[in-house]
Amino acid sequence: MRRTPPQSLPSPQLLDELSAFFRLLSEPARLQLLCQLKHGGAMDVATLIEATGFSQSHISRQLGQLQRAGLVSCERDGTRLIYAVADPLVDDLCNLVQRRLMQRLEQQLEQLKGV
Amino acid sequence: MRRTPPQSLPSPQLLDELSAFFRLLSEPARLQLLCQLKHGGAMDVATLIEATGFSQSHISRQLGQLQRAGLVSCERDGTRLIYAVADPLVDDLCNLVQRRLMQRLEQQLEQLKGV
DNA sequence: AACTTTTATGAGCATAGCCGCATTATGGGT
DNA sequence: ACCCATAATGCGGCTATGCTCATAAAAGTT
Repeated sequence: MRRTPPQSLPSPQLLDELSAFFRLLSEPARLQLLCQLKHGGAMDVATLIEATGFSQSHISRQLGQLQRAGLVSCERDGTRLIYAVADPLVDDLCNLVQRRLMQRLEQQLEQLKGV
Repeated sequence: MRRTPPQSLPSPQLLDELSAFFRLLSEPARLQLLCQLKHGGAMDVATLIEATGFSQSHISRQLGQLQRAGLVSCERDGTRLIYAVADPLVDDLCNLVQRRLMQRLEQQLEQLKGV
């Protein structure tokens, strides 16, 4: 059995940075944009508008936040900007959480069965 | 080099569940409570009040959210409730994100050096 | 049963952030 | 220089939620 090692408390700064990062992923719209880019590869804003149904300004803002955090990158193609996922971490985190959600539901199912 | 495999888009439900989970961690107060519990082991609300400086009602609410998500558990000891971390996933996620934040800062530092 | 201690909850205020509309900024073509 | 296409930004409404005060609920003691 693995003991949980004694752990130092994170500093307030780190706490804020961590929560700020998670807040980026706490918005369905942003997460959806990231998934679209992950799924379809690099694409411009017009394609994202069509894929998600969000307004141009909304998408532009969310992409701006993601870009400042280094989660997406963009390069120009004439007047268009082609965005792409810049960090695989988000995908990893989502997979971890998804698996955890599934495990939890399975446990609850077993609970109901095992009466 | 590992190619990113073609990935199906997550359903709206999954997207909402994922974002809801990340939203739990997007609040510094909740993250701080989780870290306190991780650091000091199981403890009651009075201890958490003293450790964090938050009001009793605030802590109670946040713990309620974390408990409904299965991230903390509690057991009674007389009138007191002893809370504890119930899932190691949060700690793993924080470590991943922290490492990523550090890597990013190092890269930015190299950028400035390498002019 | 009344009283104390501890935790949960209803009500309300304040703030943050999503989202769209309208406008501006940027780059390219004639 | 003017116009078009695309993306970014100022503004404002709206909702969600953090946070507190006051109160209720739960458990224990005498």
